[in-house]
Amino acid sequence: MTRSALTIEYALLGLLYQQPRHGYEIYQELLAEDGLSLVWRLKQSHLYALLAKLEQQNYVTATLEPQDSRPPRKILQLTPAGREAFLSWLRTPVPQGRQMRQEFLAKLYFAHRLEPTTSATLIDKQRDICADWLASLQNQADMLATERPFEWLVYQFRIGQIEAMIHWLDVCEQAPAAVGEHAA
Amino acid sequence: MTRSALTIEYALLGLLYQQPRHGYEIYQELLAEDGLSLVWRLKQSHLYALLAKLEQQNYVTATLEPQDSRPPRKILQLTPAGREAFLSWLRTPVPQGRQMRQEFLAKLYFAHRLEPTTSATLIDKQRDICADWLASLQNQADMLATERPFEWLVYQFRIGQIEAMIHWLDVCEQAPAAVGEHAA
DNA sequence: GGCCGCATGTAATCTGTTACATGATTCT
DNA sequence: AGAATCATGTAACAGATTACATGCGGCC
Repeated sequence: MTRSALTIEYALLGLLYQQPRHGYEIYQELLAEDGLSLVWRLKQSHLYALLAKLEQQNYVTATLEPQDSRPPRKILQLTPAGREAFLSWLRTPVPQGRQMRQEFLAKLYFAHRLEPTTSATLIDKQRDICADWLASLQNQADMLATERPFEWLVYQFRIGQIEAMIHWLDVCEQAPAAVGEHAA
Repeated sequence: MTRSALTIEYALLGLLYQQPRHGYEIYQELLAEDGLSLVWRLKQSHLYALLAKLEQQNYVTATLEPQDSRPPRKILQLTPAGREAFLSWLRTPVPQGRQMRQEFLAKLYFAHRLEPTTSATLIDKQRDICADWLASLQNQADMLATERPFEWLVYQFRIGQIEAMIHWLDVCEQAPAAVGEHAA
């Protein structure tokens, strides 16, 4: 469950949220322009493995759609449980800074496309949390300023990263409408 | 070999660079104040597993030091190969931004303690590389400004992170002597 | 008597990741 | 003839992580 994997799964749920799709279609979607390909890259076989797992967990159900002279498409559809899991994931800010790089970006992607009205809420929540991190880090950094120079540097690093995130969140909010525009 | 692990191994080599130690001693060192505990946390059993691996790879050799009424200490010592691997790791800047968070911090930790004269070089090299990332990212962001708003946001995020890193590297250089002070 | 410190590992689990497999159709 | 697209997976590897195991001595 090395964080990255769990999140990819939510992203897959997100792609199924709008409409049922089959695996190959999802694969295309992941490679699409202005899509998630900048955030994650998945091998095809890995994708199918993940989808199978989601089926096992009862987040999706499958129905076969036969085709002539091609393997039948396995149309995947979110279950109520899957829907709920996805929405609750989508509305929850990430609890750790390192999860901004991929996980929050993914949430933002879907928030703009699927729930544009609440995307500002997500950003606000996340900014509050970032502000908490920042305060806590600054606090800890101050406490050990000179006696523990290495740890101080570590905190300075994190502080800088968080500050940049907060600044970036502001940019996100100022350019809100644009981001979702090219979606269905 | 999910990045994080490989790096921990180099950090272990670093702890053996100054002096031979046994596993339990390394474990203590990892928990020490102003040490690497802020960067990584290792379970004891995991540590022993990693040390065994380093032995297999011929980066360390072991000699048993008997004790009365205690398990014998297994004193670990760097081989020439281990020394070289560590030093070359130490002097090489990290090739990806996400490796700054743990890996570069670790390099800096050892650079200040073991090779203080070259730590400024490491910082400079890393800053150059960061500058390259930045230029490349800015370039790519400009190319897709309005047509691909999500990808643009992703780039903006990364740009902000890199800028903060560069700024932090400046701080590192300005507070140079202090960081190594409390080491042996 | 019970807990902590010392000092070591092994053995199993868990899970991410990928190499490989299949096979028909259409385009060049 | 050969490559690419469509469409699916399985089976196995690799390697991170940890639960568990051991056992003595000293302290409260």
